[in-house]
Amino acid sequence: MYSMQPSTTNRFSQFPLTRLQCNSSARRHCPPKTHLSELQKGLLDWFAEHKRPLPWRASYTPYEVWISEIMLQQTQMERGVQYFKRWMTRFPDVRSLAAASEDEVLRLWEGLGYYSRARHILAAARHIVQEHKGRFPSDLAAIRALPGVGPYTAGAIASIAFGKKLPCVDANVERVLARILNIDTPVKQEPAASNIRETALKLVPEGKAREHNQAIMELGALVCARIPRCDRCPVSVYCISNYEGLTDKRPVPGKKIAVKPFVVATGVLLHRGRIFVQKRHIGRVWGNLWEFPGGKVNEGENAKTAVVRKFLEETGFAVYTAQEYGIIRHSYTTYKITMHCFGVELKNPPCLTDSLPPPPLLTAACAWQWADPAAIETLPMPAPHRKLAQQIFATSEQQCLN
DNA sequence: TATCCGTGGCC
DNA sequence: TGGCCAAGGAT
Repeated sequence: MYSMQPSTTNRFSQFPLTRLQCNSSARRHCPPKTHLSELQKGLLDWFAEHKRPLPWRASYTPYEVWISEIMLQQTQMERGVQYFKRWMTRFPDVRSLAAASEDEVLRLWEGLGYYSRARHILAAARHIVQEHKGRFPSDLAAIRALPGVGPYTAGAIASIAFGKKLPCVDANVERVLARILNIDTPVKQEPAASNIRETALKLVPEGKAREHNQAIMELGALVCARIPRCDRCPVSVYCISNYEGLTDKRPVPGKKIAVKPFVVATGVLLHRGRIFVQKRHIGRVWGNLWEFPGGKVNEGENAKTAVVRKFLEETGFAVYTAQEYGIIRHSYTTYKITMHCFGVELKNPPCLTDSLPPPPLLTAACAWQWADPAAIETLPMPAPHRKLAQQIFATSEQQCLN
């Protein structure tokens, strides 16, 4: 007789296990089978038949596996594939990447978010060229030591590119195992995290790490998704939460983080056909990306007043607002911003008609330039600033502001 | 351990 | 529209 046990210490954590007898008179309520090898085979057979033809699955070169894994962090597959193809056209190998400028790498990454991933990729490529003679390391410790490579990605590269018998636990695996094991506590916290990590390790079959790790992640993406499709699942007979009718309650969600709304004002300073842009400090949001100056609108402050104030604070330029470009709304992580956009001009432009203003006194940036619209196209910018730039170019073409 | 770090698609 | 989320890492 099947009996429920505390999920974090259930018998699945004691692989290998013995099969339980199925009550044929109540097939739909058949208790989960527990043969490890059958679960593994079910995953592998399903993957062989249903895996998606992703670009890096053609040859599984370490470089391609690495780039794909970093790109797919917190990114949807279809989007990741598009960026991956474009990336490989421009940077087909580690050496071409290592030789690139950070601006170009970030520009290629623009729109994917979490820009430290791109900065880390470039740093890692240069490290591989210098310390590993351009050859991607196969040793787990060496892989893990690369910037931007954490526990998941190290296991993924070592197993998928090099076939090493290691687990990789991502959000898909957490979800799949939370359901199979019927874990009733948040998966990212203890004791569930250890249970999942240990189970994932026991699940990896000898000599099949590459296929198995992708199989369980693919299952999480295609079948055991947020809304599970248990009728299509090759391993539903091993799934305790399916048996208990609790698949929609697993995994147990973690703590919700409140979204903080705030209002910012941004100014596009135009002077003789050139636009002032500055490069954001690293370590904060949008690190090393180029932006138009601006910032938070204070409580009770007018956006127009705020943009003038922020320009003086961030650049030392005294400006006035010449145009209103409207509002751009944008959300990121836990923030929701309302960006009031202005065209601004210098209060005291230089007397000589062909000269640029004196250098700015930067307080919120590490670099600056007066860029023409074509140059702005080549600079990596945060999504809302790119939106604003495109909006202005459309306007400037109509009004011949140059 | 908790928080920060982006973005666009989906329902 | 708004909440949720999609192959995590660094601090």
